[in-house]
This record gives sequence, structure tokens and C-alpha cells, in this order.
Amino acid sequence: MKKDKSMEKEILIHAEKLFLKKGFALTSTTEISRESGCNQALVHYYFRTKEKLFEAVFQNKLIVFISSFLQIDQSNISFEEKLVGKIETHFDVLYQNQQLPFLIINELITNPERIAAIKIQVESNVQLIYSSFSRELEAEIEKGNIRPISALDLFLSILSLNINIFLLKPLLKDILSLDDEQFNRMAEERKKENVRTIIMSLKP
Amino acid sequence: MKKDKSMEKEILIHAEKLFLKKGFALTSTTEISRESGCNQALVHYYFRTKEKLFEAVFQNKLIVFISSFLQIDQSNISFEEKLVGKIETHFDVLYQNQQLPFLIINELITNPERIAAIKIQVESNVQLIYSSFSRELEAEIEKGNIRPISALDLFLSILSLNINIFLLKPLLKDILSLDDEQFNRMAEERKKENVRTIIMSLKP
DNA sequence: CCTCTATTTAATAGGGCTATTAATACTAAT
DNA sequence: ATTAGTATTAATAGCCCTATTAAATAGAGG
Repeated sequence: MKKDKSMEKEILIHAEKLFLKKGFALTSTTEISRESGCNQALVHYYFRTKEKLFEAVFQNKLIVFISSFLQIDQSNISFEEKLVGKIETHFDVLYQNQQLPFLIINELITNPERIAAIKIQVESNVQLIYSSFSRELEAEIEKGNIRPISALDLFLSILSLNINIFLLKPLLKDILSLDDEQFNRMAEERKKENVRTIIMSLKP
Repeated sequence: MKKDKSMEKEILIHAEKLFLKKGFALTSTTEISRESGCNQALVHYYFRTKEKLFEAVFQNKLIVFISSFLQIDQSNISFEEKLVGKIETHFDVLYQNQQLPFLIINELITNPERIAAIKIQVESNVQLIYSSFSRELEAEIEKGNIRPISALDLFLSILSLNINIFLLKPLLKDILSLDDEQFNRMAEERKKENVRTIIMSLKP
């Protein structure tokens, strides 16, 4: 254990690793302490309850996830170029946080009470993302550059395509006999394919 | 309790319901027995272990899931029509088993040992689905009717688009304030949109 | 060196869960 | 009606988990 990091930080790091890997229910504070190299009571000393520790981790991760839809808009590029940028940025964030989609989906379903927390985070950001994007989209449709489609539908399609390779990662790795490096290469290809799929599907 | 159904069947039904809702880890045999209206020991009497009970449920569901890719091929229709049929059939099976994607993803990630079981089921069916489909796809590409794309990529795109609305169901219902009926209507729209997205993305 | 506070550990209460066992109710056949 | 076999329950052992408490230890400042 590097002692320059505080034990509190150490616990947070390992908690994150384990929660991401197995979700809330299957991770015990005992295991977190074991991995962090400290007594189990210490986990509770710093974070009081497992729930609070999870929230500390989850909030952070949620921000990462939601920020994956945000991208600096340069206004001197075309809508299509912007859109490609958004899809790629989104994918890249997921690529850097490959277990994140699982954690979110898992908590969404097994722990519906947590939706409230997610909702707050989502809603406070949704204006930023949705409204301006929606306006631009409609303008493009108006101009006849792309076929009619709601912003929600487009958003869901991008999300779906980008998320799923990471949700299916264990299965894909096993069935196609890929090591991590090979999987990552495949993911890079998927990114391009997702962009292609979305852009082509928008042709008028 | 309808006593015409055997208790064993009753247990299986409620086990399925609970496993689908919360996954393996969060479902206890105690809860299954409570829901089924019997003593907890009886669950073990019939299925020996929670693990075996889960397998009994999971195998069945896995077959449903995998069969969702199979569709009777009428040869007198065009490739595009066939493809639309496949996408829609796939979606419909998911629609009828809305919690199924979650269960599979959840087990895939939290219980990697179970991948072996999934793999066997998948592989024995993959020939049927993949090989003939792949051949037809390549023929269409050859003819210039659709752009070059691997069968795997196409397959993943369809799977991604179809699955995700059900994974995101709790969040969508909450954020958009939908009741079940409204969600189902939305899902129906999504089905059309998914077909549109895929078909348009294949234009050469 | 001593003291005060922050950190860490040991011990344990209390609860839920899985699985097992022994005892009891039920059913059908002789 | 007795018996044999199946279905069901009550009771409980044994685990692991969360959370709490009290005690031990370390480090900083006087």
C-alpha cells in the first residue's frame, strides 16, 4: 500500500472498483476493507454505512456518465460534424469507463429508489444537452438535410449503440475468444460502425 | 393459491418472477417461498439449491431469448423484408419478456461462471442463425443492394437498439412520467424507429 | 515526556440467508 | 384401517454481513 495516499482515499478507490465490477448488492464492506488493506470497521468509520459509501462512488460516476453527452460545440462546423463529435465523445467516455453502463443499469433495475438520485443529476443537465441540440436538429430537418426524427429517438439510438458493446463485453470476449487488447480493437471498430449507422440512418 | 397447480410449479413461477425482477443475488429462497405460499424448506426440497432453481429458470429464459433471433424464413420475400421481419420478431419477443435483457446482462456480469452455460446455448443455435444469414447478407452486398457490413456488426446493432429501451425502462418511465401503457406505446414506436434506423443505415 | 485528537483494530451484537434434518400431514393403494 | 410413499412444515445449525462500541495505537504540539 502506498502510504502517501490516505486510507480514506484507498477505501474509496477499492470500493469503486468493486461496486463497478459487481454492483451494490454483491459487494460487502468486508471485501472492500480486505482489498484496501484495513480493518472492516474503518470503512464504516469513514463512510458510516455501505449505502453512503456507495453514494459517494455513484454520484461521481454518474457525473462522468452524464458528462459523456456534453461536448464543446464549435459553431463553425456542420451539424453532421458536430453530431459525429458527440457520438465519438460519448463512446470514448464509455470506453474509459467500461463497467459504468452495467453499474447504472444494475442500480436502475435492482434499486429503483436510486432513480431519484439519478433523475436529479440527469434533469439538471438535460436542459443543457437536450434543448439546444433539439433546436439544431429541428432546423436541420426543416432544411431537409436529415429525415424527420425526434431528438429523443436519436438520443436513444446513440445511447443504445454505444452502451451495448460494453454490456455484452463478457459474452463477446468469451464467445469470440478475445483478450482485452483484442476487445479494445473491436470496440474501436464498433465506434466507427456506430457513427456510420447513425449518420446513414439520418439521410433524408 | 390455485391448488390445481402443483406447488413445484408454483415455486418455479414465482422464482422466475423474482429472478427476472431482481436478479439472482437479491432474490432469497425465503422470499420465493413467501410469494409461493409455502415453507422455505420446500423450495429446497424440490430444487435442492437456490443455484439449481435459478438454472431451471434461466435455461428456459435463455432459450426464449435466443429464439428471438430465429424466424421462419419465407424465401419468396426480399432480403430487406426478411430483415425487417427478423428485427420485428426479435423486438416482439423482448417486448413479451421485458425484464429478460436485464437478467441476462446481470448474470453475464455478476456471475461470469454462468457464461459457460450461456455460451453452450448460444453456440448451438448460432450456426442456424448466423451462417445462413451471413451468406445472404454477403450476397446482397455483392449485388450492391446494401453497403458493406459484417453480419456481426449488423447483429450487434439490431440487438443494441432492441434491447436498450427495456434496460432503460425504469429510468424512461420515471423521467418521462409514463405509466405502463404509455411506455408500451412508446416501445411500439421505438420498434418502428429501430427498423427504420437499421434499414436506412444499410443503404449503399 | 505528556496529552489530545485522529486513526485503526478487536470483539461482538444482531439479523438474514442457505441448507439440512426430523417430524408431521396428506394421499392412495392394499 | 394400515401402510408406504410423497408433500410439507418447524426447528435449527452455521455463514456472512452490517453496524456499533470500546480499546489500542500513532502523531502533533506543548
